Amino acid sequence: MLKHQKEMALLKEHLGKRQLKYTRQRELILDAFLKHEHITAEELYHQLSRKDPHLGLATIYRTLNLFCEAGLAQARHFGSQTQYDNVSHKGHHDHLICTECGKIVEFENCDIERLQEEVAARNGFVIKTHRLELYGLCSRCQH
Amino acid sequence: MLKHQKEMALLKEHLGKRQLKYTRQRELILDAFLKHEHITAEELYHQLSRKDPHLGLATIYRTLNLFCEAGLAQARHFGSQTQYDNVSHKGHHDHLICTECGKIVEFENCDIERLQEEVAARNGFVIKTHRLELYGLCSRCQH
DNA sequence: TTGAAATTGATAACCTATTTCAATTAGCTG
DNA sequence: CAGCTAATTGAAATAGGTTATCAATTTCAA
Repeated sequence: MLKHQKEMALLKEHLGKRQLKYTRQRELILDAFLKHEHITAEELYHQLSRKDPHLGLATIYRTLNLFCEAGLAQARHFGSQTQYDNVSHKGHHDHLICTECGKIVEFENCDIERLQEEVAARNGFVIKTHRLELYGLCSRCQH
Repeated sequence: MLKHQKEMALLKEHLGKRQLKYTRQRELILDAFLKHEHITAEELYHQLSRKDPHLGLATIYRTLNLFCEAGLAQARHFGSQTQYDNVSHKGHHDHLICTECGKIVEFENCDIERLQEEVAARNGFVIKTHRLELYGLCSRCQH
């Protein structure tokens, strides 16, 4: 049973173009990475070190950066750590964040996304992903 | 000529409530901070060390975090550094970021902001600030 | 199978941000 | 306005996440 066929093909294509190699580690990390909507390097490391105790943290970082270049992942700096988002995960959502109590509400809005495309087009950009965070006070914290 | 009256009052109010003190350094840093739409601690440090060579970087960080707690600033992790946004600055702009060459285009879009308000209202939130980043390829990097 | 080039793992280095701590300062109290 | 206590500061040490280094290993085209 072969999983993540499409992403694996994308990765191989990216590697081929740049004379990079398809290694056991890259396959292992890709497989584990794609199981999550987003994950940190450290989390992936702990998870994978069970399967392969010799896998180094540096390799995880290098590989995640590779995924970003290949368009499979998207780095997002959040707090002191970096979250690597799984781009192939379709259910993209944005966040409403209460600065008082930390409550987070996820939402999705097609109209906003359409306007984003317009802005991008006007500036000659093609959007791959985006990040929208609204900071404010939730109903309970407004006083 | 007194500048930044409103923000200074806000800060003093915040300090008063928590038995914190209004110091020369805090005034200095507030003044310099408010001149920018957003700035990093390091930049602020270099700028201020001309006026006061003894001002420490740690104090800049401490004070910027204080501003965040007081609602005057908003921290935004960007790349490897933290940008501190000046909340009182109305002309808020969003970013189009090229993931290939790093080019950044700033933009503003009232329609998007209006839709954001709608989403927030629907969820009982009152927005203070937001952050919108569109990642993709600029015209030159599309091939 | 062979060999050049890429990759890996381990660790050191890096960079930003925070913590520590003795000396200084703010700002009440009398 | 002097005295006192708690907060603040500067300098340097420390922390924590990420990247660079390098010898050994692995990939993959010829």
